Amino acid sequence: MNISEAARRSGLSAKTIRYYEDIELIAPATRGENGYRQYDAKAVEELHFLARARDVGFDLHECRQLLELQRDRSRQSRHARELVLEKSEQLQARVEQLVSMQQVLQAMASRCRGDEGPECAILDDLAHASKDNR
Amino acid sequence: MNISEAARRSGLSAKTIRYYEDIELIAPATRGENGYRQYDAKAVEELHFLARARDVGFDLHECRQLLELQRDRSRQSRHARELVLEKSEQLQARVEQLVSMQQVLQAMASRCRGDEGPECAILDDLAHASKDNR
DNA sequence: CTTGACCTTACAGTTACAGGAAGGTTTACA
DNA sequence: TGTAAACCTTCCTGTAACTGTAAGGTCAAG
Repeated sequence: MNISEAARRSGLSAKTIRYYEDIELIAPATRGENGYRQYDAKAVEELHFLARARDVGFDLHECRQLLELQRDRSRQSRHARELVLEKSEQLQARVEQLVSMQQVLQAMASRCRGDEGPECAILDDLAHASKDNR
Repeated sequence: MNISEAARRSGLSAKTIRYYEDIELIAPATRGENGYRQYDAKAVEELHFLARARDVGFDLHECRQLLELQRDRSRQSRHARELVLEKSEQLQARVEQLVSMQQVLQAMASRCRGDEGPECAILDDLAHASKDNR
């Protein structure tokens, strides 16, 4: 199948597939007589694997590691588990950071009248607030 | 004061301050005889304003709008409020997305033995899972 | 035989900076 | 007085993970 069909089935864009080939995340696709890339079910599976891994938050470096594990017959599942748990912790940390930012925003908004006048607690906060005004 | 002192007081790096000047987010600093940038308390206030706005999640485009409001004597506080509430919603959406990703990771990890063997529910999940396995 | 939908490569642009090179200035100290 | 550290300057490159666009080749339908 051609690249757009592989894209459709894997959940990646054709652009992204070419990019992954470029950076040698995946092996170069075989080519038809016309020079078009050709994909079989196995190739699509790998692309789908990557799409899923990206979806749950792994960056391309980590995807590379996951793919290596996926290909390695003598792998140890604890390696994959470690990657997953580490990523989970990273997401957790990021969530906490975002929530804290959001709370600051909510606090700002609650103090601001939000009317037609120029007086604005938000802008005052941003201008003068010390590091911790929760 | 020189740039590194302005950096220290504002919470931005010297690199970042020069960058903000480059992209015309802030006015070019006045220069001393030696060509060094000079900052006064007012300039530092603006830098600090930017540092705070970035801290709570605004991108540079939004910072530009906030700065315009900050400078505008005939501003309407509802404009700032709208920016803040919109950003808050964006953060909220992002948090929900990250939490959902994290839940998938946790589910994967819970199914994986994580031992020395090659059998791995995580890699199987990534390889074969359909779009919704929560 | 042409039109539209594919495909190709290659290069620029995105965000918000950080790092580093090459060189000028200032300050402290021996 | 010399010099070394610690500033400062501009300019260029690199980052992550693509997306957009240009210029052009290919294929299938009508």
